[in-house]
Amino acid sequence: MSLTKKTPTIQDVAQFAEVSTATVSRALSRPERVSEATRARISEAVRITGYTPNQSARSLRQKTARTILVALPDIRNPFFSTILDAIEREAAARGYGVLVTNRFSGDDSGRRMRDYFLSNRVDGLLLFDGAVDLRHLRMLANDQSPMPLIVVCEEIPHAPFHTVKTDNSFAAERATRHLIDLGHCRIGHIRGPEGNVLTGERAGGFGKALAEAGLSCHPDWMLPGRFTMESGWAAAQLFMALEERPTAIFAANDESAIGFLSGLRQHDIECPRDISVVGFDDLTVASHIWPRLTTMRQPREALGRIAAGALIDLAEGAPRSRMPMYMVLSSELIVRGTTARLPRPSRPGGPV
Amino acid sequence: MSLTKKTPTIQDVAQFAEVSTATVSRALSRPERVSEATRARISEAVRITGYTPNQSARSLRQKTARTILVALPDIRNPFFSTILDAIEREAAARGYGVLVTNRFSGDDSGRRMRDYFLSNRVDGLLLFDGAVDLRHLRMLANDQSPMPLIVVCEEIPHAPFHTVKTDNSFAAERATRHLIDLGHCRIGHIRGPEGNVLTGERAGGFGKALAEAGLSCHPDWMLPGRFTMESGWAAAQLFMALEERPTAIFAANDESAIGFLSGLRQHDIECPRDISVVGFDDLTVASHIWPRLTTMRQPREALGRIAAGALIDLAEGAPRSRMPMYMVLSSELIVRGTTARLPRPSRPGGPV
DNA sequence: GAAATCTCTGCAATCGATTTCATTAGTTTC
DNA sequence: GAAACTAATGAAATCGATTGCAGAGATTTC
Repeated sequence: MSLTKKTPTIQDVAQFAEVSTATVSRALSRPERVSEATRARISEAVRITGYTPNQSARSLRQKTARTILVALPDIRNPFFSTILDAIEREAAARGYGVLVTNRFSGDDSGRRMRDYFLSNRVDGLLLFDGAVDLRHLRMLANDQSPMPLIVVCEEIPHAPFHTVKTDNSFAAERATRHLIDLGHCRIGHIRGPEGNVLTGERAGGFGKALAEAGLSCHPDWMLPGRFTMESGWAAAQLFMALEERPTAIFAANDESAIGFLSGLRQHDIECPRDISVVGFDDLTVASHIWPRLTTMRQPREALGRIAAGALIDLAEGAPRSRMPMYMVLSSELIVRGTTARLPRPSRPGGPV
Repeated sequence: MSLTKKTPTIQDVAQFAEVSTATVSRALSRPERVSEATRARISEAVRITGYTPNQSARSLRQKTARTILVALPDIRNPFFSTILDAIEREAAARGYGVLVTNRFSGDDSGRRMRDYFLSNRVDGLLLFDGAVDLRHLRMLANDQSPMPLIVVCEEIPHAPFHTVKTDNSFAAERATRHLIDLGHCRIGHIRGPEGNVLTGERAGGFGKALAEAGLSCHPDWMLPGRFTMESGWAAAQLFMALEERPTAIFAANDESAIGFLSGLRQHDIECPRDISVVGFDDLTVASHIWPRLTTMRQPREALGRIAAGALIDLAEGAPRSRMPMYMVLSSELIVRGTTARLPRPSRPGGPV
């Protein structure tokens, strides 16, 4: 036992088991190619020495990092946490590590991601950030070997990337129809940030549902938002200032819905008595505020699991078709306490 | 231009600039040791070839991964997201990547963390999970070179690790005193999960504040919790079943406070009219529910930034003292809408 | 003006694994 | 029983950077 106990290498194992390093390597990666006796000796040697393969050396030789990169626009958004959990779980199960990056203040995030690839630190990228500058990333892909990249919960126009997302437009339509079915005909919308693809999709579905019901939306009822609780609160202030107010609101996500509801309660507007609200996402907190938030649930666990699994398949050279994969998961309406049938004082015979 | 455009290596740069690889390496890491003319030629060559150093090769040679590992007990908890953001920011600024792992279903998380070290994938560990099996980790540290590990927002008894945390006990005391100052004398507590260090610290501070005010806490008023909204909701049901109810509650964290409040509203208990509630953490959502939650704010951004900075210092071999670092940040009482002066019908001359 | 010092650069070893190729021994085939 | 396989193993090259050492010039010192 020496004083300076170094971390054991494959050399140490080989020496201990009285075989060559080649045999040790094989015993560990393809055990069936090594005789049973040798394999047993090597297992023992590994146990005794406490050997763990050096990932840097392996990466260098094999040109794979066994790591994926997750690029988020804003880690702080709780929407991502469940997805991240699922990604980490799936990746770990397949022996991969998960590196995370947040959108950088400057617009050099594209360069950073490219460098992660070029420096052989990651094998694939899950991109949740539609606003990233793609020029740097494009150069990584060529027709021979497309870069393992999956865009998740986002869409990048005119760029042929693999995509895993939900049916935003359809889900928004469904959410809006729920309000219509409850008898509402003055329905407003809290939008997401301008320029965001999801904002467009959800506002589009909202508009479509209204149109199909023969309703229209007063321009003043399209309230600006930024997917944050803060912006939902601000929307409530705008709402209060309206001359004629809608009786229902479809918020582009749960956070703006929650902020909106708080903003209204401050002014003694009661939900669902005075207004119905539908959110989008089904954050954990959505079912733990009161009234509990009616919302479109996105299958976040599945999104993360499927995206991570597909990315690793890609990175490990799964047979790739010429077309980029485009996977759409469906959302589910969760009716809770923030939506109610519109009382119609003018007509008799309302709901019991 | 060949068909198979490989990623450029230091060899390519050296060839292009007509120098040796040694000179290229030096030009990039210690520019002052290379003549200006050569440096310029090399910069140009790097630009033209689009060279990025291969991190695997560098890691192998330098035995350094330029990556830190963040081990969380539950990524989904929004408490961590802001901290994670700060960590990522600090790490990125210093050229480090951030790997995240969640607690594993089995109890092999200790082994996984050890393997991350042993396989040379990470240079340091930020440990947020007090429940990890430390046997595997201990063997990494020896007196010559203590493992770069910082326990954050947690404490591991009888283990001499560097620690960055907040003044939980004192903060709990402060929160409780706030309730006492408002005239409450029947005060209950929603506890964290049993066996958790933070649970003990916060319950301890709570008890201390009561004792100092000459108050005592009915055992039935110590409601069990698990730091989740779900458990806060459950606590509300227990609360409703009490024969004699407290007029104020100090919840061990915001999530249980939020769940508790929702649970009460379901039963038409109004806050702060009927009960005052103080939380702990100041999650983003705490100020966006209504009434806005009074809470002890933990400096999460600072926690993350400081812990990450200190860890990287450690990993880069900062002069280490014999004693483990023990850094305690202070929390701040944020008074919002869920706490109010207790009306005292019996005594005249209350607050205006 | 010789010795000492400094600046710049290249050669070659090194990090620790994987993998190609060659070799030996044992087994099957006809 | 010779030819043709098959299985098990080792020697050595390889991945792409960093770095100790040495040497060539240039500059300073006395």
